[in-house]
Amino acid sequence: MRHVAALAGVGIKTVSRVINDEPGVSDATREKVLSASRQLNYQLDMAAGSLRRAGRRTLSVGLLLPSVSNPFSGEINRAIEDALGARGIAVFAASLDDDPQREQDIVAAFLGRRVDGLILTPIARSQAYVIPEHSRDLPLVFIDREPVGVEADAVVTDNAAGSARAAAHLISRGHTRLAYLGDRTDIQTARERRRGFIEEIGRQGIPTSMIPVRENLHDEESARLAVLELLTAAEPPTAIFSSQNLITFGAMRALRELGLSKRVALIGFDDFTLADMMDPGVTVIAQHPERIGKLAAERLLARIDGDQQPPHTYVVPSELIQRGSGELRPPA
Amino acid sequence: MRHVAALAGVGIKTVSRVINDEPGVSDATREKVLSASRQLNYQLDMAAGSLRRAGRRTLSVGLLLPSVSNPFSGEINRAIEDALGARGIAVFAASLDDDPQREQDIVAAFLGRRVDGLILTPIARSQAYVIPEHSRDLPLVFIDREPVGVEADAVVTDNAAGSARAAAHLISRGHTRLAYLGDRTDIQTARERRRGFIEEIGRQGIPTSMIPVRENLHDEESARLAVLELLTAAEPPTAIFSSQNLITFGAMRALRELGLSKRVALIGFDDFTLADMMDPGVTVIAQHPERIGKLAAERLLARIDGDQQPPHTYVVPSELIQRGSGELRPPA
DNA sequence: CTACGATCGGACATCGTTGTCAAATATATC
DNA sequence: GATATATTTGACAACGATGTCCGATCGTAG
Repeated sequence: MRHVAALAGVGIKTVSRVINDEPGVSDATREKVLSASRQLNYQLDMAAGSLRRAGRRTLSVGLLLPSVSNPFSGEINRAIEDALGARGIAVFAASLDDDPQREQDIVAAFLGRRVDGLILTPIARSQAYVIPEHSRDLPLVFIDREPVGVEADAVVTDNAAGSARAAAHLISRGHTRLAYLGDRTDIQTARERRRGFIEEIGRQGIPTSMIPVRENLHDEESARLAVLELLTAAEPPTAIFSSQNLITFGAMRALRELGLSKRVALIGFDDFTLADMMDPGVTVIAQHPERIGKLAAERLLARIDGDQQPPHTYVVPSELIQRGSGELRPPA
Repeated sequence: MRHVAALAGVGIKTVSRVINDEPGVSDATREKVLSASRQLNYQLDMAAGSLRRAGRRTLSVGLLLPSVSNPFSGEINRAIEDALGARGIAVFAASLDDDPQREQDIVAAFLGRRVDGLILTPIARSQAYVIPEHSRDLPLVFIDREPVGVEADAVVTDNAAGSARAAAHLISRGHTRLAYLGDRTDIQTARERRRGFIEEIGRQGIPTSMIPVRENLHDEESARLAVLELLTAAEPPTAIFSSQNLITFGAMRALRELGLSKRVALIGFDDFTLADMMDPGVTVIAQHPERIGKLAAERLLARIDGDQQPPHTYVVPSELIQRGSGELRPPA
């Protein structure tokens, strides 16, 4: 900047004024400065600026996702980028990979870079470690799951209600022998999905003690094995609800191996590409990652802009998409 | 930092020494400082540090992808994050969305944040705009496509060779009436894929002038319509090569509509989830995004560490994965 | 007890920018 | 032409850290 000032023959503060579009600069001077700046290929150093600027805004935020390679996370990432990019805010994205320690490490790395806010998918048992920062007014929004140990905004899917809708849908097609396939029980959303599913079955007057619940499935293979076992036992279920994508895939494989794809009903939580190209198409409870991301970004911006409302959890409704597998009826 | 120094009763430089693990501090002093730092919940400000530090490293890099929500980009993103995260480097990820103007804008935003390097998927007609920075020693690695107008490292898939392999594979199964479905011709990789495919057909002694080439397909629907048209015309092709994921999906839909999924061979460029669950499974030329990302990150780190070799383009080989659709033979 | 090297600690300038404030210049008013 | 006022402009300190360099302290040998 001093070089630009020297070349233009003005003071550095004047350069600063031109670059930042502050008023009080004559057109002639402005032109001189801009020309010098172009000539030197000058680039403002935002970091140095935010050091001095009121509020110390760095125009960057940290985003912590299960994994940037996960399509669901990718959609969220994209929606957040779009909403924040419009304000000139850049996003540090990081993956936590089911590792609670990484969660804290990455948050520390973000804080060291003086981000203006954080959007986090919590996984550690407690997020109390951010209390000091949050009470120093660091904007904070959680997505997918609510935080534990700290009060902050959160944007989540209606996990229990969505799963209840799946149960009701299957029951309305005449099923009474339902099975539940769940993710690791230390994940809050997994517990919510089970609760919603089971409670709805109870509400509909079906004894829930008979419902097979297979949990702690975290990949395709374990889900496939669980379904093979369920379906080859006595009194096999006529309908299956799988609470997560990989589990749905495992279930689909097992059904295909047994030649039961068109006889055993299946509803998966989470939509996926080509679900409609399967045979039959796979009925799902679809989440809306783009809405979750957009809402989270909007809440974060509001907080950055000084919104002082008490923290609130925003629920984004899921949606039942019928494609065939969830509409199969039980054998007569 | 001054607060920590005050609380610990030492000078601020001593605090800096402790935080940065520099030698020349007694254990007693170190302990005092650490304790004060914990008490105040102190966090080093990296931006301020890099202002003064030799080399001005900010420990952050910019990553520009077609879209963070695209699974292929997601894999690359993840591999890069892993490789750079190990060195404490954070990643700004942004999507360019087929918009050449965005490419420049986002690069400018990255530069303003004084990133230590850039990994870019080029899309604009020329990347000459980064020449000033690059010649000032800004490390730069391109992925997926080679840059135009600037000499820098690049990491790409063997697009032509992979497509040639697809052609050879189909011909070895007895096909002579092949069709090519391509993306927008202003995309370098799309042109490469066409070239590889067509040239291999010529090498195998089949007249290439008869090969229907349908290009500038950029979404599922346009690809579906193109395939419907191809297959209902006189002398329809017996094998189709689609040069990109969405186009492959469109082709699959068209084949299914016409009931030809098991009669017309199909090979797609790019692997995708559940390809093996289709009926028949979809044979693909798979790219290796995780290898591309890892290699790009390694090259960037080498450049950051001062590697001065002349720029080089690294080619990551693709792989033919047989799943059935590409092994169908032409009707006798 | 002094001299000396090794160790430890702090004062100060500096990085690139912006906020403050006052000086310089231009313009308007009488 | 003199004064008042508005507009431009720049000098300087400060943001939070680190590099440089010098001074203080300590232990030990002579």
